[in-house]
Amino acid sequence: MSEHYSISDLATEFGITPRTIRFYEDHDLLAPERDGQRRIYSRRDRGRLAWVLRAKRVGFSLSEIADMLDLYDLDDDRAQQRHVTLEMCRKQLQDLESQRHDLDATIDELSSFCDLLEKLEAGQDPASLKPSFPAFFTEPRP
Amino acid sequence: MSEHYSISDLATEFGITPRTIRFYEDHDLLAPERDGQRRIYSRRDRGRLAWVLRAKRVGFSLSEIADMLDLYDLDDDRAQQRHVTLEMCRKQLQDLESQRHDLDATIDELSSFCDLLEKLEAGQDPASLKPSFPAFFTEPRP
DNA sequence: CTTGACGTTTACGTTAACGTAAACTTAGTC
DNA sequence: GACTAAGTTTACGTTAACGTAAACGTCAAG
Repeated sequence: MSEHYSISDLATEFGITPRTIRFYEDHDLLAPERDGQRRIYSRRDRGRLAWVLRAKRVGFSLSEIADMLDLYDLDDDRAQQRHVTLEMCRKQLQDLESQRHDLDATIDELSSFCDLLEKLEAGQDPASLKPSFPAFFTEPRP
Repeated sequence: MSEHYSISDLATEFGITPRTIRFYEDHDLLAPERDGQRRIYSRRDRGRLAWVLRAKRVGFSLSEIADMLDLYDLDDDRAQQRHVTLEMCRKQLQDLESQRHDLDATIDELSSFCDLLEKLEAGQDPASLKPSFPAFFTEPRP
């Protein structure tokens, strides 16, 4: 009943390359069994990989993921593991929301710059525009 | 009337390091005059630098910025330059909005994962939860 | 037998935007 | 003349997450 997977089984299933999976193993995110040289992945390994990929999707770095996985291996009733993971998720959530703020501000700035360019395109007088903005455009070349 | 600036003048004014300014020069974003070895920046150089930094703020890479600046140097009446720049800005704006979509999706996924962890924290039965989600948490260790 | 598919390890390459250190010159001041 | 501050060039280091290539092992099919 305990299914096994080859490295390319998992690679194709998750849409990644074998190189990536070995890279994760090098960084202690996975530790599959061996049949001689060949890596044999259990269902638990598969679950770990799925966890790693989802954590990556939500913006965690591999070292942060490693921390959470280490914690999982240490904590026998997994209460502390869940707790720490939850804290990390909350902090990450704050980071992401801060990123969204920055991104929105960037979009706003770029939008108004587009507006300005469109006005110039429409043949406005550059002198009538805010002086700070198109300084480079109005500055003469030597 | 044509003011001049030293490299540290501009560095302090814009809150960057001299190294950064030299780096930009290495990549043909700036081309200041020289007094022997020393770099002398004109007001046009200062305008270019301001332009570079603003373009960076709105998410352009240095090579994209270089393209726009090259265009500026080529286009004598600057009509084409503005036009191409406007196109690049619109495309960049699309990229940023697509990034925001991804970011929002990530935030959603992470939020619901937080919810799940909170339920576990509150002492729910793991078996009652969606099986796909906490697969790794419920999977036993060998 | 040999070809091909799959696996392995080792190790250097990639990208962006600089940081950092070494070793030197130039200008101004005490 | 010595010291200090600021400047210069050259060149290697940094970070993340792999890609890519070399050189080799293994096993089943034709």
